[in-house]
Amino acid sequence: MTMLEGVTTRPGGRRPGATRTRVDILAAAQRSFAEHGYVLTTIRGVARAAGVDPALVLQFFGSKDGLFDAALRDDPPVRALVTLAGEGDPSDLGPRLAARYLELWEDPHTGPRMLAVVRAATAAPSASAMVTAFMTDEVMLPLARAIGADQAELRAALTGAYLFGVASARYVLGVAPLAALDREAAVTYVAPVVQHHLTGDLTPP
Amino acid sequence: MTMLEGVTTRPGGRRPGATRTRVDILAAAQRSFAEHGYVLTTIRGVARAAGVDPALVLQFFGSKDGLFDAALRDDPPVRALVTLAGEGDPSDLGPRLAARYLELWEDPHTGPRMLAVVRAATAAPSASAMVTAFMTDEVMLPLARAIGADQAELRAALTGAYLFGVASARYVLGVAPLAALDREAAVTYVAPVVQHHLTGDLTPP
DNA sequence: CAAGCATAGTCATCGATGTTGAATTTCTCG
DNA sequence: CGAGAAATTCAACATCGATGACTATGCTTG
Repeated sequence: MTMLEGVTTRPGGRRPGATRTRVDILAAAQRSFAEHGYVLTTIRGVARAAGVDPALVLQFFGSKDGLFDAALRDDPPVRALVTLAGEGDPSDLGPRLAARYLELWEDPHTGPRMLAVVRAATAAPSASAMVTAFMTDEVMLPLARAIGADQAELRAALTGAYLFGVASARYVLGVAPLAALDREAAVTYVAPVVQHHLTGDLTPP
Repeated sequence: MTMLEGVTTRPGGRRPGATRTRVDILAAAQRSFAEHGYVLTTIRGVARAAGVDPALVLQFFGSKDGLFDAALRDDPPVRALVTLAGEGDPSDLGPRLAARYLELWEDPHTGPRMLAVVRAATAAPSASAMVTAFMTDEVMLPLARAIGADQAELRAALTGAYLFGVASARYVLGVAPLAALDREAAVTYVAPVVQHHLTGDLTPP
């Protein structure tokens, strides 16, 4: 309205043209959560990295937990574990699952995201839900069902809990005897227990 | 100095008489950590419960993490798991350890403290150290050594990781198929795997 | 093509948190 | 008794997540 204002950009208001800000925020959030974890990731930091006002992040995602959820919920490589059931005999699903699972943890793309989810599992409700979903509906249960296991829910949860424990010790806590193993050796130790949970007698004499 | 001030207590300064404030703070911290977890426990809240200024808490314990460490580091019932090794045959240590471990989690005194430690394991360095110590030097390794197991470090870490996974799923995340089991049934499923890790062939054909 | 609503965006602000530094009082020990 | 150590409070800082008001653009419908 007035002619006094020079070229100084007017603050508020939508930017003209197409907008990919939401995607930028998500990308920045993924990086930050993967690199610094949930607690050390700050909405302000994500906003800064995306070149955006912090309030916009919350406008889009509702809360810090919502941002985490949007950034890390769907992890295709992890979900793809389910396909292992159809690629071989149930009798050696243990070794194949153990190997692929540990590979995912050590993959430079997927590993940091799994780390972020597990580390946040006790701080962010959405992360807790993701881990639970992994042990049940999303990965382990379909896997157990695909090989026609009895007590599929129980076998799925037990297998998931075991894998979670191993990964926590080896990759999150860095417990020396497990962290020092090379992956091949780790698979050797982990595979039989996975196999037992999936197809073995759950209550031997 | 002046006579104007009435009965109003002078703020700063040490209180006369014996002092048990430190113990009060520790007790309040234990309660709060056990009931609300690490993140939701606030130094100000602990100070309020102990009737003390927040700064005093930090004067005593250095940081929130230091407070957590002082409040929850030594848990005699958990450490007492080690004695199981001497109370029976190594060939049924699996069932005994599994049973006692799950009992501890469901004990109204010890359970909430273990919950606090595990929930904080990814947020508080001291909690992470406690869990690691459980899997190694403090509990599982002495146990493995006491029964003369080969590869004691590895067996200890694997057993600890497994127990950690089961407890996380059943008590922290509340994964339905595991959380719904009564304790007896849970022991039935968990015990064989514990036994395998402690005395079984770690790399069967 | 104009009106109107949804979307994108900023700003100022709130209450809470962990932590620090200075100040004050009491205890303890030579 | 006097000095240093210990206990205690207060005030303040820098951040953090979250909210509400406000503004500017885009999209849809008449």
